[in-house]
Amino acid sequence: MSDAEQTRQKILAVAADEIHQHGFQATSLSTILNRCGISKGALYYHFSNKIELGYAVFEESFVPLLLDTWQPALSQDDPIEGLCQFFTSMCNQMNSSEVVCGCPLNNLCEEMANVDEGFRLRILSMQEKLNALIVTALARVKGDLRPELKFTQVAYFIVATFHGSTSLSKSSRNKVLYQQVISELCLYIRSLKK
Amino acid sequence: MSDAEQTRQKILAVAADEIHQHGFQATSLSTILNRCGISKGALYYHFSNKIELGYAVFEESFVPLLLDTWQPALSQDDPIEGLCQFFTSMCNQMNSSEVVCGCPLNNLCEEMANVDEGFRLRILSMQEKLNALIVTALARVKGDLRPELKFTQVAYFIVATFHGSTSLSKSSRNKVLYQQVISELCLYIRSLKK
DNA sequence: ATGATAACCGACCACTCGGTATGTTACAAG
DNA sequence: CTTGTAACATACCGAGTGGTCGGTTATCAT
Repeated sequence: MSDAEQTRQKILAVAADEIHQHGFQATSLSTILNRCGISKGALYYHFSNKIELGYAVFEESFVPLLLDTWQPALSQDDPIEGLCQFFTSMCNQMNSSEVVCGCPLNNLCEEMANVDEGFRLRILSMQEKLNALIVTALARVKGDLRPELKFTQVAYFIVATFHGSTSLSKSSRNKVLYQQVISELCLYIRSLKK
Repeated sequence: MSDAEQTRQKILAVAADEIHQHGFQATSLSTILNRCGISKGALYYHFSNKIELGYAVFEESFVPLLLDTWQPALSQDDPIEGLCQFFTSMCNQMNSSEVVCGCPLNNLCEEMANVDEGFRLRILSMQEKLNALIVTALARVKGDLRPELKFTQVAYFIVATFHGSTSLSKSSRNKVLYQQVISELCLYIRSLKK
């Protein structure tokens, strides 16, 4: 990897972390510059402005991260159990600082969907992609599931509840509430089976 | 109502609207001043700083609004049907601009819970209050419900899913996704009955 | 050796923000 | 008639923001 590409990647990594922690609008370019140890010229050489940097972070950091996170759970032989274990283990692994940060996709959706059209479309696309992943996984074990289920609806329901649970834990600063919602979510997911 | 109190109420109303639309941090005092047709001196006569204004908006506008919104649904003879009708009718009533604004409680939680302790505690208190309302309603018809249910857990689950659904619709800019999640949520809620 | 270019530096700009300090006006009490 | 105070208005401040621009350095093809 060239020096320039290394710089670009470092900017992306630091920016992703800052955006995840403080949101896009509250993220200051000067903070990114300080953490990277570079100058403003360097940043504006690689990205034309703040929002283009934001788009790059979303596409090159958040999207792959989200896919890599959900994919394994959904690829298991039994995606129903895969999802339950995924949610439960995520809950167990989390420390308190991660609890408070939430899911980057949900965070950006709450903050930027009404503010910037470019963000909105990227977020929507990612939500649809995630939904399609879940629907595919459910369809794969269709025979084991209750026949009246609407997969798309169920998939959005699961994601909505998951994101809602992360929101809840932000105010309590611990994972107790998160744990309860996830526990109930697993009951619901398992009830999808015949 | 005195002139001074009228001024205060107008500031609160406009601030509540701005915060609901753009979030607390992105809300500019000068915008509030312009919309109210008052000067900065007037605002700082009634509120000591921006965050105290935010607290006042939360306590005097959002909390009563939320309670007035949820209370009727939960006070019905059958709170299960009350909740389902509440969610469904809210979905039908919403126009596209309301879809995009979401629930003030959830918005502030996502934005401010990690940022300011005063907001965090007020939000947490409201969430617990709302949860208690739902738990009480469920306990009232305990005999009709499945015996193994954990009411607190179920209540947090319902609120989490509701808030997650509002987040989803922010990116799609219509209520299709919201409708689907609510539809599935009603299926879940009705399944709580024996 | 030289010119070009990629990669970066850092001073500077216009602007907005929340907040403050001083000034003004209307009214009410003494 | 004076004085005091509630209820504002207005000018101003410092800090921080995203963004620009002229300059610098290292590398590399010719």
